[in-house]
Amino acid sequence: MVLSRTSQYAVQALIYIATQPPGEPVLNRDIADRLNVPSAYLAKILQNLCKQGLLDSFRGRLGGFCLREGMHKTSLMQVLTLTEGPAFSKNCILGLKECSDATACPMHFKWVPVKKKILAMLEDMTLEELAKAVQTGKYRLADLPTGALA
Amino acid sequence: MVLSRTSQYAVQALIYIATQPPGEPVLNRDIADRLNVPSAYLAKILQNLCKQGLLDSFRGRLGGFCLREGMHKTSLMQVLTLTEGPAFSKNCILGLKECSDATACPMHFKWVPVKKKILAMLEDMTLEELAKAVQTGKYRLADLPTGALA
DNA sequence: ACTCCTTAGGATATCCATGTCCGATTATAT
DNA sequence: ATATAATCGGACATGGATATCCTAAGGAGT
Repeated sequence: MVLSRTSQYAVQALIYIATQPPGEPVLNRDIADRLNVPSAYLAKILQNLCKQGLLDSFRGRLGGFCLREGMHKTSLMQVLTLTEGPAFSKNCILGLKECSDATACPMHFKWVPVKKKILAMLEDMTLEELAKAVQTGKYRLADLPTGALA
Repeated sequence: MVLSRTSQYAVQALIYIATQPPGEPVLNRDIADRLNVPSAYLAKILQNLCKQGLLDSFRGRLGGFCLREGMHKTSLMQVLTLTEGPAFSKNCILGLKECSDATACPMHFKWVPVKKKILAMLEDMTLEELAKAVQTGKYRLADLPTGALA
């Protein structure tokens, strides 16, 4: 419901990176281990986030990924627009190509206000905030299976 | 966002059937034409809805599909529970297997109230209502491409 | 220079939702 | 009985998201 696996991985990874000391690159492998996610696949996702300007990457020793300057304030909406594509917030719930106030599907006027709530929530949450929440230890970024301790 | 193609087809088809005179079977081919949807695939979906008890089917001449007695009052939530599976309303937005008030992901407490709105909306809308809305002519059940007139 | 460690990126594999095809089955009309 | 018209159900095809593999390129330490 709502998010692709790719987006879920991306958000988890970005939050995790945001919890780490800024400027110190984080290894793809470490993120993958921590989130219990396939590392080769995660690498693709992180590389994409680099191209999109959210992350910086460094090769070689002491390499890794870190949030680009100023990107701690990035909202989830911005992230998802990158990972799900720009049409993310515009789709009709019934899948109609044309569905607006003028040409509405039968669910349109009930769906629009609900969608607004979803988008508002996504606009509201920033990586920084979410990272802080995780740092309190009250919230969990991934399932336990592997190593439960950080 | 939110619904699979299968669910979209199912909902569209059910609404369309609900707009037709009750007791008179509707042809799969007619529905597919009207909704501009692949008919062989739609047939599978309708057959499934039969097994699930929402529709009745009749073979041979004068055959087709019609809403089972009393199913006009079915909510979208009920439909989607059938087409998306029972976990539809229970998934964590970040994809965690375990995510509850007790073991929450960092989005959990912001997401839950929004999800409640979505589910409430889906519980609220019935096939009957949606069908009536379509019958006013103010709403559109499918894109135009094929035959615009009903 | 050399080695080691990391990301970059292309090629390939797998999985699943979606979509197609065809023959079997069932019901009606003549 | 036969022809016709529709669903039923299994097998198969396709495409895109997900996942893996391998080599190249780049940076740090010795």
